Amino acid sequence: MIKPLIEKLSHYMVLSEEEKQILENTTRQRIAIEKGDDIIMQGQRPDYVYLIESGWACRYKFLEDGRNHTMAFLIPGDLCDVHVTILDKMDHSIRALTALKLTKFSIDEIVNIMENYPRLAHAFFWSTLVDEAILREWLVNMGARSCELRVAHFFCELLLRSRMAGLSYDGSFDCPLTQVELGESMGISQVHTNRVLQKLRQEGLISMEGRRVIIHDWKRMKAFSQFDPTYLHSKLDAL
Amino acid sequence: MIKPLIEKLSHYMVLSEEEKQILENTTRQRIAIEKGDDIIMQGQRPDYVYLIESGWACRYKFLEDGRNHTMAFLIPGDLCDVHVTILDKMDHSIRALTALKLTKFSIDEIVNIMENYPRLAHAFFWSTLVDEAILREWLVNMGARSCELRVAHFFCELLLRSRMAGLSYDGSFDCPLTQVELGESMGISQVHTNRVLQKLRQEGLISMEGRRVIIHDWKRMKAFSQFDPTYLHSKLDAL
DNA sequence: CGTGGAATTGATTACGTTCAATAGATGTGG
DNA sequence: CCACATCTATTGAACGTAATCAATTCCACG
Repeated sequence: MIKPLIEKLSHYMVLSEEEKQILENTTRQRIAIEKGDDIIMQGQRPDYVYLIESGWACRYKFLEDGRNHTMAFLIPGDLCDVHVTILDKMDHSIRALTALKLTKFSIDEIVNIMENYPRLAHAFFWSTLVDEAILREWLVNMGARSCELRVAHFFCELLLRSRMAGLSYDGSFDCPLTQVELGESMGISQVHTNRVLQKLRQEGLISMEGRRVIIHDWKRMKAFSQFDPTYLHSKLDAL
Repeated sequence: MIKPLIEKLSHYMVLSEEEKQILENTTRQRIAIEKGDDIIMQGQRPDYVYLIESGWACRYKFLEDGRNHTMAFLIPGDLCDVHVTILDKMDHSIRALTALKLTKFSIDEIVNIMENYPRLAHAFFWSTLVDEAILREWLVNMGARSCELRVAHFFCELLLRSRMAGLSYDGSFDCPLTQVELGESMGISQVHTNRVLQKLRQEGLISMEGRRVIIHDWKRMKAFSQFDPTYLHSKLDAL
């Protein structure tokens, strides 16, 4: 089941049936990770390319004072560490935020795809460039926007990313984060995260039902959070 | 003069004389950009791969309310937009912070290097991965560290990057940024940037002579700013 | 010299943190 | 199926960091 990946890549290029088959049929290992476990740790040598099939993970670093900071969330369809052959040491860790189903591609499998299917190689490269663009946008988000806009902006991004991966077809998406986890990525305290969410609900911008975040009025939400989807480099602009 | 690039790449792999010659001899266009001019703008299609030969540039986005936010500084030896063939639209702009000397590589020239010199291709890829690692570290810096640590951390990074590019051999480096520009990258106001710099000077951590930032005690500075150079993926750890 | 950009200082305000406590939800074992 | 434990969400109050507003000084350059 690598449908989310195929869905995602199709926002960059239309994949042929053959190319889809390559992705589906590459011999590969599927593993399950328990909630809270690390997939790979800071300092380790990366060994495989991982694809998230279901569940959420995060890239994070731990700080000297014991706190963590999250730099990225990985959702179904996201790849990590396509550069496996280049860097010898992880500069951050990746942890399962929920129970996770992963596909492990060995280096050989990846190299095989990269060398024999240039279009797929391009599509993979596109996906890493989008990851980088997301990092830049997060930096702007952290540096220049108030907490409320920041969290709202984050929700806009995650709605679009969920839709790109074929995980959502309306104005809502599955968000398994606790308020602590959300705060650790937005650079705000747990208490303030709670208050920001309350504000966004009061403003009528979002509501939350269990793990689901619902965005009521995409246009208003976009305007409110100064969200410009260009950086996701997709044709999709939701709703 | 693409020495800074060669110096930088040599922190990843030892380049052969032949490989150095390839870099030196690739036909290429050299241009000068005036301080304050944009190299490429948000929304434009990237056309060339640029290499900074001298001077500083920055990646930035402008926000709706008129402010800017800087997401990266480019110093001699840094490449921009190696992915020129993949994305069709810049999601940010790049501006010359000082007068700039640039090398422009055409797509053909880059593709030629990438296809015929796999070791150089690897080295280029390494450099983009380091750029990405820097973005992640900046995110942690913004999200989790106080302004003083943040600025100090930034100076640590720039000392190491300057040394990697062969631009510094002691504890100081050339930093042409105004306090406004520094603030725009650190997510702090101009006034506060000034106060933070004063504090760092009072603490005896740094001093500033014209455009030069001097770090007096590397160990102390590293400890103070919680600087862990792993993310630069170099063997170098200064001084 | 004089002019404009850059740095510096002071005073006030506001956003977000921290500490502390409570309430709600979820889960586990007896 | 209840009781206890634990994790998550929520609220209140006091504090602190950094923003903003408003001048003033410094400095490089023509």
